[in-house]
Amino acid sequence: MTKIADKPRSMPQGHVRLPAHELIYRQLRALVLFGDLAPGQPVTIQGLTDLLGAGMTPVREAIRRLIAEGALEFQGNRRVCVPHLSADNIGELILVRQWVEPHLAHCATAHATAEDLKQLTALDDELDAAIDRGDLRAYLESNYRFHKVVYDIADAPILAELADGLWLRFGPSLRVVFGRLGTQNLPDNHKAMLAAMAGGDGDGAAAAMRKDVAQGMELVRMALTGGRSLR
Amino acid sequence: MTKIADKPRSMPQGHVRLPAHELIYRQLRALVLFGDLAPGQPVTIQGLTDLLGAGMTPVREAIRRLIAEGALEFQGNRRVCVPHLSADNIGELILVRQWVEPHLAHCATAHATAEDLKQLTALDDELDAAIDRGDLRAYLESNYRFHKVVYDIADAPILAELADGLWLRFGPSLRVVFGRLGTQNLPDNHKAMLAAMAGGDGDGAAAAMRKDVAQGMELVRMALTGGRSLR
DNA sequence: GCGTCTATAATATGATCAAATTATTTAACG
DNA sequence: CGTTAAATAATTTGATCATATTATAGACGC
Repeated sequence: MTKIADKPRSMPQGHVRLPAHELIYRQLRALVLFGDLAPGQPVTIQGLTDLLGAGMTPVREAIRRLIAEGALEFQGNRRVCVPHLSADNIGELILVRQWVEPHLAHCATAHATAEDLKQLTALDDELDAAIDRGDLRAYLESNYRFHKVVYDIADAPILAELADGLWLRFGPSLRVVFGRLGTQNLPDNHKAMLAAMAGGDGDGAAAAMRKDVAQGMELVRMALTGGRSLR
Repeated sequence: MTKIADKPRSMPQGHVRLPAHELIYRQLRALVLFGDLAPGQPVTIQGLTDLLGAGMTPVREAIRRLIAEGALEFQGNRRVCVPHLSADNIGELILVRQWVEPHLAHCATAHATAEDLKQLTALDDELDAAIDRGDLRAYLESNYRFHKVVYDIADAPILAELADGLWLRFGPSLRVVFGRLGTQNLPDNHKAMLAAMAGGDGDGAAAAMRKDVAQGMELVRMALTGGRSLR
């Protein structure tokens, strides 16, 4: 296992000093979100202290946080791992996302400024570029960031946190499933959504969002039920 | 500040030894959920180590977990407190609860055994008794446990965790708001719900649940918008 | 196979360091 | 001379680490 970072003895004066547990949390979160840790993979404290060059305390806190968010699973004994998704789990996630994401898209449409739309368009361009390059990792990141910005615009912090948290649950599977499909067949209803938002059509944006979510999640569901078991 | 527990030097042999951070988490969670910590009240690590007779590490982990669940708020600097609810927050909570709780009630109706209904009836009796006694704390606990059991029966772990997590956000305000009303005017649509569940009427149970949630949350909303500020 | 032993990893403590708030002093101004 | 404001000191509290303890998994012998 390779080291990602050395322990910084003296901080090289980044503008704001973020506490170590926060940094570790963000790194570990990204590892889960973009599928660098596969479902079922065990997560150990000491493994992460070596990998990220951090002390035990910050690593412990980051792991606890991610367990609370459902990104990691505490296995009764004292082992922690990235959870597998069951078919039932996927069904629940589809249900929640199909309710909450259109709602947020609707709110976002009401609040979006020209500046916001520009930012979303730029992110969607990045996403297209990633698809053309066949760069799965970049696709996953751009796609996530697009949705994240929509949440922020919607100005509904509790719903946004809820929607954001769900990504941690299906992120690991997304990587596995989409990896088998190639980047050409991935869902992208963002342009229809942007058009609706630009026209102030909240219902249209919500419908586009629902379609986007439904397509993506359905691919995961099919892979987990139809295909051979991932376990 | 009075001590709740002494540090147990040797465990008095409870059957299963739960780790300290888990015990601390549950105690602190209950303190938030039932309003023993008021909105705005600061939560310090060292205060809790004294109050609960625990070391710093377990307390830190418990606090992190509760922050991740939205029960506590990290205030930029490094202070932690019980969050205040804004009118917008309440609006979001009403929206989510009115969607998810009826859904869970519907699922629960499909899965409920005679045993389950017996347990729910017993909990509802406790709730009635608490109302008669004018015992607010017991009402809050019985009410929560009733809903919690419905979640468990529904057999939808992700939705259940979601619904359960929301309680932490409005729990502190519930205590404040209901404390002003007296126990006679509190919502209780559990009997209609139980009747529907017993008859296998999922839609009826969902409707009763929606009504129960709407009544309770509306009281909180009115108190927070209409009444003088709680701050 | 079953029980015991050992190695490994998690849990928990207290000490140490750093940051932030509060209290106190000092200085400036009306 | 009193009041206010700035600067500084003191205290509280959070962050991190090194280390000791404890529990679990896997290996070994029976």
